Amino acid sequence: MAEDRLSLVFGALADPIRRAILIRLTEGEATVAELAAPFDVSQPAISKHLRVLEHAGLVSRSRRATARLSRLEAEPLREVTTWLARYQRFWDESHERLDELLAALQARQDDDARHGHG
Amino acid sequence: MAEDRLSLVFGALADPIRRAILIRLTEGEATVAELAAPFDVSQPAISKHLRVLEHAGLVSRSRRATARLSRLEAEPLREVTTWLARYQRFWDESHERLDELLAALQARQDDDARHGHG
DNA sequence: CCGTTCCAAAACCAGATGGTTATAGAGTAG
DNA sequence: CTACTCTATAACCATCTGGTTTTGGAACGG
Repeated sequence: MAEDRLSLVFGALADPIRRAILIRLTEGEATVAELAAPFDVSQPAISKHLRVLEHAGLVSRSRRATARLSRLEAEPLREVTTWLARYQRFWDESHERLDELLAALQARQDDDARHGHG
Repeated sequence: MAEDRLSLVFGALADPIRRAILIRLTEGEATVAELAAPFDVSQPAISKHLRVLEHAGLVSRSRRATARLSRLEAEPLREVTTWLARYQRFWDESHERLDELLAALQARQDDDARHGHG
């Protein structure tokens, strides 16, 4: 344990069921039973996933009668996006590299064409 | 196994050492020894981390003499950012909620002040 | 050819993770 | 109170993960 927040958030997002839960929660609060319905896993399994999401700060919880409502908390996702922003120039650069490559290939084809036909 | 790409990428990012390796690679290609230097772990541990990063598509590898060079591949990070973009409106909304809360508190304080002072 | 350098693979281990079933608890309805 | 509903907890299990040490292999330098 003693894990940093970023690791907790990335770890929470590394599971397809947990990501699907987050997507469902963008439509509004939901009970455990509602969140469990789409998946072929037991209720305790969903409860565990919710605990992971809550621990990462991605979900907050409240009660309504006997049910527990989960609510999306998107703030950690903003932090993650901020962390990712530093790499933006690198995928921009890889696009530039790709553009260069395509330009080079095009130039070579043009060159081949000239030598071949002329 | 049989894991989807997004899970692989998030999983790869869920480890502080791997994130630090990615940050180091933004400065340019590096050997395994160079990547291992800042950390108090063995060389095979770093090799394993690199395999995880490579498997997630975040790193590509080449040779130079006996050394293996790792290079940052940021494309998967763009995909992750795209996935995260859908939540942007939710952290925007939570800011709105916070603003509303602060406004409500302010209004109540003003109200209390009026009643309290006359 | 031979040693050295740099790294990967193998074998192993402790602890985390994701799942299960069975049980307990909190709240509501009657 | 009782019974019922919804969910959490407990106990257990298999597998994954991140680490280790040891061994093996590929490519240069002499």
